[in-house]
Amino acid sequence: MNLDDAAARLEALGNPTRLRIYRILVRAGAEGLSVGRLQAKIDIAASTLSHHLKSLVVVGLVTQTRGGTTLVCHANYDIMRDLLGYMVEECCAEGSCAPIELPKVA
Amino acid sequence: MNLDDAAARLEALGNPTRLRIYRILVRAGAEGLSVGRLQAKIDIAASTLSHHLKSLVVVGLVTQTRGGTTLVCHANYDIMRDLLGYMVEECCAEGSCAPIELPKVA
DNA sequence: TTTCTATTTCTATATTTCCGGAAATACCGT
DNA sequence: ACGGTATTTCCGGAAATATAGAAATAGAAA
Repeated sequence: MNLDDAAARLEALGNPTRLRIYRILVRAGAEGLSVGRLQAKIDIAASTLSHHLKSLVVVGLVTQTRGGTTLVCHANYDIMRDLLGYMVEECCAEGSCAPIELPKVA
Repeated sequence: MNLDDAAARLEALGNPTRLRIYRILVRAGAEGLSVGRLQAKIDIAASTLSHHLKSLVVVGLVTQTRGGTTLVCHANYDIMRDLLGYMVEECCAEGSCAPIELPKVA
């Protein structure tokens, strides 16, 4: 991941509403969550939610799959892992920033 | 760290210029880098750099210490570690997002 | 105090973001 | 095709951000 992509992804997560959305999607697990259910959880206008979701989709942090009439959103773990990897490698002094008790990738 | 603080810090890093600044400061190590030397490295107007630095200082990612007439900037590893910790704990599914080969805190 | 350098604040402008109502579109069941 | 639900696009206003020149401030040194 290059610096500009990393910055774009950090910017996408750097809004409380969007960070909340992403966090909810992570907790929703592999089956994801429809836009409608998401909206019910966070109580913002549908159009606003759509805008935020688009921001997350554009940078690859969220993917959407259509299931009939509903769009299901999923957190993209690969992108998040790469983003965290970038930050650790490029923006940390040797070991000084490693999160404590970090689970290893199996 | 709560969600709003995390979002504010991600937003601060979510700008290519600021991410570059932070990256340079990390690489500068413990002795840090003066605003002047920083400016020489990235070639933007002094006032613009000052604004970006302020954004990073406000959220705690950068600290400044005065050494005579020059202000020396330091990356704050503690805040970065906490931020990465937040992301791993709150925004990752168990293990799915752990960066590969992450160094442990001694 | 005067002067020099370093950095910030002031001021201004252009651009972008955030928000949500209204309208449009997409898809499904009948 | 029609009706209903889900979601997005369009639009615009308010607020925030990015950028930088000019002026102001802080500190050191003479």
